[in-house]
Amino acid sequence: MPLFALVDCNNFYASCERVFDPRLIGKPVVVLSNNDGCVVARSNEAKALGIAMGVPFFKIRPLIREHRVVALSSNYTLYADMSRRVVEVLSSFTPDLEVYSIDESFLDLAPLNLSDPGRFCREMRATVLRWTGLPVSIGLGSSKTLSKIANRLAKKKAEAGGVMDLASHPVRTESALASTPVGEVWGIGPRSEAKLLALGITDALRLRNAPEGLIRKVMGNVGVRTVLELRGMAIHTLDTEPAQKQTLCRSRTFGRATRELGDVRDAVVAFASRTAEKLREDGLVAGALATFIMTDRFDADARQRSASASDPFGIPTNDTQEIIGAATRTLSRIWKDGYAYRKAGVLLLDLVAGNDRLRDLFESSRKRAMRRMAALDEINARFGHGAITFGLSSLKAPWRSRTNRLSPCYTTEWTDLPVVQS
DNA sequence: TCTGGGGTCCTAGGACCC
DNA sequence: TCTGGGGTCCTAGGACCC
Repeated sequence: MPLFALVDCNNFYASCERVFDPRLIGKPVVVLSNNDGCVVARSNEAKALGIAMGVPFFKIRPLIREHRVVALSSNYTLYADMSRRVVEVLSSFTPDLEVYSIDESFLDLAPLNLSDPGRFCREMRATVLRWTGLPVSIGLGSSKTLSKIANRLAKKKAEAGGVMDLASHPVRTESALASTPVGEVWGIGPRSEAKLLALGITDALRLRNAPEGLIRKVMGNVGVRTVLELRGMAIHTLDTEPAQKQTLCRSRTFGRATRELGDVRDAVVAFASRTAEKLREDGLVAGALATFIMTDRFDADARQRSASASDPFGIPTNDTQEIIGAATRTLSRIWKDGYAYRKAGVLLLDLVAGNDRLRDLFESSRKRAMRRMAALDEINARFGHGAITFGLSSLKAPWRSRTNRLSPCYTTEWTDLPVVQS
């Protein structure tokens, strides 16, 4: 029987910022999404002010000023590197580890045969804090869903000291489930929550005890799996090998809307080019590409339109030129004048490992293209991202995101390295 | 003035086949 | 008055996750 530990970094993005700028410690901090649009992370002090997850930044500006909340643009380069460090520390404790998201990992501790899993977790927690500067919380349970609930309580209850063990503690588990609102259960989103509330199933304990047939009727098999997990059955297993990606997407909401095909084409070319780079980085080739454009769904006065089209590649590819070609081709098929477009994106589909792809008559010209792409990637790696690009991407283009509050890339750029003053 | 981005899995329904 | 049943594959959309 597996023993899941869910290790989750507390307020991850805000904590990363604090590691390199200790002046932020003790202060309310929020981290913002693309375009500095909404709040995607909050320090405890910011949560205490009632700032909700996902709230549009402009709506809380008065609050920000009044309480001197520090607002930062998100610095994904920094967060990704810090995430890698946390995983490295955790891997030194056990190889049975699944990286679930940028700030969460599931571990299976059962193979370690620990006499005191709680103590082991407290030690892991202290080590991550010492070696990375990041505070984490750890929940223990016999299923992933239960370890999620344990983790939530580890964060909420100060006396837990960052670790909550629900495995083989039936009484503690009952009261934990009773105090967990049903909408907080992993896998229960807003839609299912509404249906369950209508049935009087308000908390995780009631969900656990609900008849399977009823749950199947309102939520299908997905819901039944959640119920079984709450009962302690490990339906979801540990997935140590990250599954191969099936799609790869680059999209952005523009800094402001545009009616010009030229603007949107520039953006789509840039997205296509970035998807191609990412594809090569991951050692993949794509079998098809889709491009989508849409107007501003929040602008009630604007005429709305959203369109997409896809094209297969004859032979799966990761060649930037080919991918840009397909993206501009599909864009011209879906383009219609007279709309103010606010968002666009490029999706690569049917991904397969690069060396699995079919060979064809044009293999040698393909090899030249591959060498060209390898050179391109190397130059960009050496001289900075964007040193060589396809097409002209003006820095002032309207589709560029606004990120006015970006912190330095402390750990990945020599020029941003923190300096210790003596 | 201002509302994110990148994914996965599941299901229902249509097209098609014998 | 009457119009099968069962299977597969594909796609779009729903729901959810962080």
